[in-house]
Amino acid sequence: MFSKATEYALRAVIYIAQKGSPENKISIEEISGAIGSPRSFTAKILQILRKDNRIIQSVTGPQGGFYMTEQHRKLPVRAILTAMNEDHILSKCVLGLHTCNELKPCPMHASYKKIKEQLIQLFETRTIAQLAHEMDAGTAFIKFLGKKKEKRK
Amino acid sequence: MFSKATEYALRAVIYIAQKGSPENKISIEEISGAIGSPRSFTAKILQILRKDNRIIQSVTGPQGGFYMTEQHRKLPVRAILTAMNEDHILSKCVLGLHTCNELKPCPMHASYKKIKEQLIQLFETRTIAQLAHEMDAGTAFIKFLGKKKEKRK
DNA sequence: ATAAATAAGGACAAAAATATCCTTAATTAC
DNA sequence: GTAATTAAGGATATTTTTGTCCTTATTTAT
Repeated sequence: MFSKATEYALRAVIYIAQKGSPENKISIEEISGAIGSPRSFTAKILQILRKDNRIIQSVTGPQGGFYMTEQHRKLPVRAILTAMNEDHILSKCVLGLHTCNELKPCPMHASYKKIKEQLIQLFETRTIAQLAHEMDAGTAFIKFLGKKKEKRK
Repeated sequence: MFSKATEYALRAVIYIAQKGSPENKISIEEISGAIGSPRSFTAKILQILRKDNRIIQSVTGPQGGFYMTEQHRKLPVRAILTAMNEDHILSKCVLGLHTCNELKPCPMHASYKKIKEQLIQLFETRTIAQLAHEMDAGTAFIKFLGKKKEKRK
């Protein structure tokens, strides 16, 4: 559904929301380790999410890292898609037709429409905080327990 | 949601289902023109769909081209995804976690699950024939009316 | 002030997806 | 059987996505 970059973004933000705060900032190292994403690529993605402090914040230096404010935690998950420039995936035509709309629907339009509406609803109403809380409660998980790269540079 | 290749595949198959028959085979030229896809890339995709006569059939030579049998028209739309090797998109974790399942759900799992079920249901129950019939009935459209490439070789 | 830790950012590399071109094979019309 | 038409298939090119590496800037601790 989404690109790898966006998948990593979603996982990273949820992780930061759960573990990070101004008093406890999280390093790229920890984040990429926890969510199972390539370290340097993740760094790039976090830069995008930090741009204009849209989703996350960061500081350099010792004890530096990434964190979120309460306000940012209240953002809908959709805000992450928007920051990653993949918000359109929720509403685009499933056959990729630019011309598809209510007046000139593609053959899948009517039936797929209901699903799109639910997708948008889901990403719009669920907040980053809610997802983080599920992890706190132990009812949801994001960690890769599996195989790690042997050596990382 | 799907790759461009799969979007083209869906459109091409629906078009062939509507217009093609053993008596009236459709050329790549016509297909790519009608669905607004790059000619040679579309040719590759049609080769994949024709492999083992899974979705479509073809013959070379004058009056040759692509067509479908009634049996193939009865296939669920999902068969196209399977042929294009993108069937997994319907059921994968929205965060891209291989470990995500009922026992170790990701934070989006429970709510996204319902949408996945509907997606699978949609692609499994709707047949290629049904989509073609909507186009016949004039209640659905696939054509690009828009700008075409100036010169095509 | 200096050293250490950390993200920022640029340049580059690798892989995958998308797209084009050319030659070959099959079929049909004549 | 020859020429014309069409898909098959291989090789290559281009673009996008994914990923790595190195240097710089910022902050903190000493």
